[in-house]
Amino acid sequence: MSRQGLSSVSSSKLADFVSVNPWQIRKDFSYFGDFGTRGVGYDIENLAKQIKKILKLDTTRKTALVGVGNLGSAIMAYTGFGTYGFQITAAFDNDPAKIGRKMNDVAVENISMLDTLGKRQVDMAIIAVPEQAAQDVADALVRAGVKGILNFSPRRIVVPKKIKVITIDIATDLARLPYYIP
Amino acid sequence: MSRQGLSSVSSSKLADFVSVNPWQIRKDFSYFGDFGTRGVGYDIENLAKQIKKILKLDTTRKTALVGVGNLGSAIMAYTGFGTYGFQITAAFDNDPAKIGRKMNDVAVENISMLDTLGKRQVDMAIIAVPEQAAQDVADALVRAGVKGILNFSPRRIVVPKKIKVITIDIATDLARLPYYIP
DNA sequence: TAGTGCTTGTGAACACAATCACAAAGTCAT
DNA sequence: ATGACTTTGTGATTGTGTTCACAAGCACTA
Repeated sequence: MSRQGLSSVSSSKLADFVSVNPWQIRKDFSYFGDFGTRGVGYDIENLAKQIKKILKLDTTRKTALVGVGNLGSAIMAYTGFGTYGFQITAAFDNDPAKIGRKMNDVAVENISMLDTLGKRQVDMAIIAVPEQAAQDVADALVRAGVKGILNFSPRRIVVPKKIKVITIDIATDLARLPYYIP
Repeated sequence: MSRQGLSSVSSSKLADFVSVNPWQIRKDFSYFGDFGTRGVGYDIENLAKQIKKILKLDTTRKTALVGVGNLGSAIMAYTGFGTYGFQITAAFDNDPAKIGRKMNDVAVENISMLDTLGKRQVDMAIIAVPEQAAQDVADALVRAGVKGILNFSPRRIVVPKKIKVITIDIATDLARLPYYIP
């Protein structure tokens, strides 16, 4: 909306957009403060800023990618991270053929260099390695001081409670579809 | 658990496994029937069967993959679909260089062949094409009679209400992490 | 067969979230 | 300045899901 040059938006417009009721939008916002102006609506620029602040998306964060296979390459090529202030500043693989290659201005490093992430202020990582390697990579990431992991392998990875892991398993997501199909 | 040779499991074991309370497990199951045996637990084989039935995962379903780039190739190579009875029986791309190539015993077809999916009893599809093409592909899939779509592009795709779409946007998922990081 | 130890299934109680209805506060035209 | 019109913010209400506590039921032993 901001890009479209709009400056303010009502709760009912937002509600339509995400398919909920207007009062749900207002109630939810009100738990965090008074973002809107009566009679006018919500200032789009400010609303986005406030929400980013609440979700802690108001600072840029350096992210590492582990595994530069098909999936990793797709992630590397993905352009949507900037919106949330993410920068992929490091990429790792264990395949000598890939190490040294540059993707999107990031040189692929040997996976043994994972330890250096802590010093490089990288606190998030994306795991895109084969299932068997996922746990080892996760362990290394934790040792390196990474605080959040996005795990694309279908393996349940075990980490200390302090570390947040979000797992995306394509099959599990796909498995949600049949329920809605007659 | 079944593969490990176990035959029955208690609600508290299941609860630990998914990090909830035992009574939550029992209550939830009880809404769908009496699956367990008092003093014993739940028969693993039967429980799995019942849950698959509830979630309509008890029949094999043919699925099409559209877009055989990096992401599509990663999906094609993924082995976890069998668990839920999914079979990727068709793959499409618009790149002549890829058409005809075989991946996992599936020949990549020209994207213009999407219309034929209806006759081939394919009722689910995975969209792994660049953002700009996502809506067009979705439209074609709907015309072909596909009932459920797993959308990997960050574009909100618009389809008739009857069609179920699940969108996986890597950036959105990654954006959930910072909230948990101090 | 009676007793002991588990584990399920569920009504009742409780906590939480969604919905409603409306006062408060702004805009705009006259 | 006033009145008509919008739109937010929120107490009150309603609805829904979670938690509890315990009776019911099964396995196993003696």
